[in-house]
Amino acid sequence: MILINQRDRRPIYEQIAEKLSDLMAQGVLKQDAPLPSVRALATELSINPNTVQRAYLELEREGCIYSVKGRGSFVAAVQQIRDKKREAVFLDLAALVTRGHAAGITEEEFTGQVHILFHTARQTEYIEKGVSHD
Amino acid sequence: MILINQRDRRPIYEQIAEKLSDLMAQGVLKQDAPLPSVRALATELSINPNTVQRAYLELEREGCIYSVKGRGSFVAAVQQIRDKKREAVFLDLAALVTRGHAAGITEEEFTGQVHILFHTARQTEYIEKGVSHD
Amino acid sequence: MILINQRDRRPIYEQIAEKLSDLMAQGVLKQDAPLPSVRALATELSINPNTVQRAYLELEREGCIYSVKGRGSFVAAVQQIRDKKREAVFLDLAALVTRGHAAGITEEEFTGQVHILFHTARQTEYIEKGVSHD
Amino acid sequence: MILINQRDRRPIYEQIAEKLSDLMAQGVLKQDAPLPSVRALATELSINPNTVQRAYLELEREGCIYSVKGRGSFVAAVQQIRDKKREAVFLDLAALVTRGHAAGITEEEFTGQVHILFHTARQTEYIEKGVSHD
DNA sequence: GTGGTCTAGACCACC
DNA sequence: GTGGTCTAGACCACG
Repeated sequence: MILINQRDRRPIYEQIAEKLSDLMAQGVLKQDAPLPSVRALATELSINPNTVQRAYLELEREGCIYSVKGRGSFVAAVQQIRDKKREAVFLDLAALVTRGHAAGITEEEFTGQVHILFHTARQTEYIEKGVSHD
Repeated sequence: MILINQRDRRPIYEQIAEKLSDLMAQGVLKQDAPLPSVRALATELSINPNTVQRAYLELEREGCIYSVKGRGSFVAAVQQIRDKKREAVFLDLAALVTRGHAAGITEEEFTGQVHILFHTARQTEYIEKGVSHD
Repeated sequence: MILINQRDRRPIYEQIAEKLSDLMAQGVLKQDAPLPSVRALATELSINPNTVQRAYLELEREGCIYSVKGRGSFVAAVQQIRDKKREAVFLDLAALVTRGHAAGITEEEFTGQVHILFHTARQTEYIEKGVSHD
Repeated sequence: MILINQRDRRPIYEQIAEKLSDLMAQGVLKQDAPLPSVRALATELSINPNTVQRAYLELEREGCIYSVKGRGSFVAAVQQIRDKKREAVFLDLAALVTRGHAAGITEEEFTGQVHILFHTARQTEYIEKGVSHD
């Protein structure tokens, strides 16, 4: 379900947190569904439980999950997570447009590339859904 | 000319390197123009010369500048810098579209936002140019 | 494992980086094998950790190793390192032949010397392997 | 006659010294021929006279030229210069073969490349001689 | 424990 | 004056 990329410059806990919140935003993890226990996920990924713990802490801080002592962690309101992600994307987009504009990229070039990329994203999604039918 | 944001997660030397390469890509720093000396920029920004040195090292490695012992550092081929920046922007855009698509953002929403942001960028540029006429 | 030559004109960090990448190209350090920690190597060589750090930075930039915060540094794709080194050798060879030709060295003299040197290199390698059998 | 490459990492005085000794080894500057005066060469190359002075000092130290107070500098025994250059080339070749051997280059590959490069060098020389007939 | 960043201050080669 | 290297020692984030 989750793949850790040791070569990725981002810390492992961040990779886990992002991947999990992605799954929530995409609806794979439904609202109020239980997340795997810290120890279970740590074992599965062969990493230190502290690292998983920190990922969960991060997610809780962001309001993506809520933890109940002795019972575990659960997915918070999915729509809220989605909104957060959307907001983050638009924030990063603003920075990217600024950089692109400074580098002389025109709006037409930019939107053209966006069109291609969205097309690719839809294709990929289609293929993955097809595979998931197995 | 350069502002360091201590709250920025990125290291100072990276902020400096990016800001300088931006100025080159925008043509503010012309080809073969001398950059401020390591010590001068360090004094101006109230930081350690080693940090500026590292920023220059980074830029030299990327081929944005060339440094000559005893003479100073100079802007390399501007067009090449521009191309590098464009490429980097499109690379980051690909990741961003993937994230946006996963978060349920449609192509229309995305390009709509791009349009607004480009408009803002052009406005900002216009104002800055106006100011520089003083 | 690594010997620093203080009389060498090249900086220490460069000597370390080259020696390490040599070990990788020769297969002594296998892919994904951990390198000695920055502090450990610094202590072993009786130099400042910053200098080792810079050597590792150099290697990472060249794509020879990848470093993970809190875990250590590891050998990247060995074949790629080998290819880089081959390419660099052939590049330097081109400059050397130009110089030799200008100095009146004939192709026969040149290849004759190359033959002797390769013979020596093979001998040295043989001896080293013999020693490592102890 | 001499072109300074500001982007070259080597100091300017070294570039000048090498270029001049090249011209001597190739016989363009004959034995006991006068070199341009320090001031003249400095003016011609638009550089600091100190730099030219240092280049001449270097050449004198290597025994490539001899200076007579009040009269100028003159080319020393050409054959000796040639020998020095040959020696230097063979020394560098030894290091290069070691590096190449470590990178897995075979003697056949190496000499094959040498053959190609010598062929190219002869071609280039031929063309230049043709041009110099003007 | 690890690597990454930064400061402070020194020395060198070059121009 | 310039850039380049090195040391010493500190702090941070990560596992």
